[in-house]
Amino acid sequence: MKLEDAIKSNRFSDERHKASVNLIYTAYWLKHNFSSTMKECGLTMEQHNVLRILNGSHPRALCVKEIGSRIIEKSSNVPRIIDRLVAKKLVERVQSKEDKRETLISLTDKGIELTQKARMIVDEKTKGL
Amino acid sequence: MKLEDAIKSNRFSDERHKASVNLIYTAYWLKHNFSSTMKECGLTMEQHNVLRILNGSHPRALCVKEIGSRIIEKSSNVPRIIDRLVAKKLVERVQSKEDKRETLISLTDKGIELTQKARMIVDEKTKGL
DNA sequence: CTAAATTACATGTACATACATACATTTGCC
DNA sequence: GGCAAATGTATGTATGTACATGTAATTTAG
Repeated sequence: MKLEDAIKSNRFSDERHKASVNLIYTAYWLKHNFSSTMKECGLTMEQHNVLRILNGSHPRALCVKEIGSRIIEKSSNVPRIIDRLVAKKLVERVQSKEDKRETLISLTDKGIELTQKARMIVDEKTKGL
Repeated sequence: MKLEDAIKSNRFSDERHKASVNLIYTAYWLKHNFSSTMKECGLTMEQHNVLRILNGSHPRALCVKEIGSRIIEKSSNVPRIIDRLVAKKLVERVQSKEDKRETLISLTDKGIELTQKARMIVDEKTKGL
């Protein structure tokens, strides 16, 4: 009984492990593909995510917390991703007047333009799929 | 026709996008869970992967290339992960005699011990699943 | 048999993840 | 009103990803 249980347990464990590895590998493949597409715009996947989120709420600016809550990978360091978008002049930071702790982030014209370009490239790439 | 095609295409695109997001999120969840388990051993998921690979071939040492070929995320920087394992005295580097370009990596006693401990913790954690 | 190409690995840089901590502002409670 | 707790963001450190480049050893081509 113990042995059978152990074997069963091991088998189950191996099957689950295999499934997990498969899933992680597929996600890796998807992200890798998408990242290389985004590179044509000089963006990383995470930078593009933030731009998309901002574009979705445009013209309303979002605070860092709101952006963070809409991101898939919750442990991303949103201020730092925004740092890089600011450096590229794709977004702007403005301190909120209602709550001075908040920083409101909004797309610049350049940011809007690039987001549209990115969307077009994605559409183009995925046409055949 | 054009409009229908466009809508269809958009729909499909949205469905696929949704599926991708789901998959990436699930992989993120799996990795996050596993990583936090590994933290009990003071290991990251990737460090644990390398230890597991070495443990699988023990006592035969593996060169960096072999380890890299068995890792899921192919763009991992294997030498650097090994750096950290060497710093923790879990593995050892020895230059190969047959091919002096190769570095052979093998588990230390401490590395073997920790790998077993990690395996026990994983078994314990996944008992209920 | 030597020069060039290839290989195995290490290292450098930019960016992201993961988490801890610091700092200012706001809020809730007395 | 005043002070402690909570909140929103920024920053610091360690690690990993992605990719380019450097370097030594080996293989191959001429």
